[in-house]
Amino acid sequence: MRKTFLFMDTVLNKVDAKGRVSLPSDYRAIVKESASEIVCYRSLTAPCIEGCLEDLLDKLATDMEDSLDFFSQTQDDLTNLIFGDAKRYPFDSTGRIMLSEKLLKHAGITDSAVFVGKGRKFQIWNPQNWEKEEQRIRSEVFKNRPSLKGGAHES
Amino acid sequence: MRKTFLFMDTVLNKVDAKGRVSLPSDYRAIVKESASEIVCYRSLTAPCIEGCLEDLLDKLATDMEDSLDFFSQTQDDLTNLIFGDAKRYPFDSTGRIMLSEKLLKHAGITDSAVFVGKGRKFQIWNPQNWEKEEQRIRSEVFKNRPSLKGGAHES
DNA sequence: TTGATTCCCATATTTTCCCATGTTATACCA
DNA sequence: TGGTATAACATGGGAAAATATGGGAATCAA
Repeated sequence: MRKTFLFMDTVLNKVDAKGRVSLPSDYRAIVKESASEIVCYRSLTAPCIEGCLEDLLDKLATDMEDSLDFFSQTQDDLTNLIFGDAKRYPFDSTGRIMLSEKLLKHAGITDSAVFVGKGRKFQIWNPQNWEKEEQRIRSEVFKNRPSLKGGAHES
Repeated sequence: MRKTFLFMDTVLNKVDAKGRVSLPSDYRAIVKESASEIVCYRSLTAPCIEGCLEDLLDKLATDMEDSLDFFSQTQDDLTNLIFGDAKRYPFDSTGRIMLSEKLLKHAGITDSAVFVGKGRKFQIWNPQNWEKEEQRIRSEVFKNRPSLKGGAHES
């Protein structure tokens, strides 16, 4: 088993007429360690698609069992939203996945898509929207510099 | 297993037409202990490239998962910024990495680059820029002597 | 049958790998 | 100590492999 499973980098790929996109090869290399498919769902907080290994959702399920009441309304809502929306997307021999209409619409993706690494997961954006979002984040982060231990991001 | 993993020294290397640079052999020796690739990203605070072992970012990912909520906006922003920018750079049999256009542009590097050790990380600078930066740092540190416990660094 | 999905092949481009060469550093020997 | 042999390293260029992407045939479902 691999030590690290970090989705990284930002990659722009085309979406063809059939709705197919190449999963960046770095991502594929990670996924292949344990599966031949990724799980995608509409982001709850942004106009983009979110993707991860099934393991992560499994961890989320466990965390929720531990932290929330079994009959909690919040847990009900969240699990409905995420697990109701999530779906496995296998990739073919050339490494492409076929995103559903629902996902593409939510992210406003038509003929090209940007994959953005997020560590244990990644996001898929409409290129223009991602450009704006990145600027927003950069200005946000510089305004209220959040402090983090480890500091790998700081110079 | 090796006792120390510190990136040290300052090394000037050429960047060829393909964007390839030799990783200083001392650095390679450190990396080879656990991997055959380094992770690089644009420094958030200076016009240079930063590099480290993937372990460091993995630790950061774990720290964030532990300290911040799964649905936290801050966590979202930070992971996008950090992991969206970072990327693995494997080195070939002769010890070279191929820096992306994005990184070279951010650091203003064209035909040569300076590797500067930073302990667990290192930086890659445009030679002229580094010269200025080093002077700035030296005068800065001399002006307001920072205090550090331990004192092993003082003479 | 229509539309969609999967599988397969073709191809351009990018990236990786490998070999060759000059240069520097280190080891060795007289 | 000086000089030479040897090894390690940096660097250049070309060949080989991997990747992204387009299109078509086969398969499946409504």
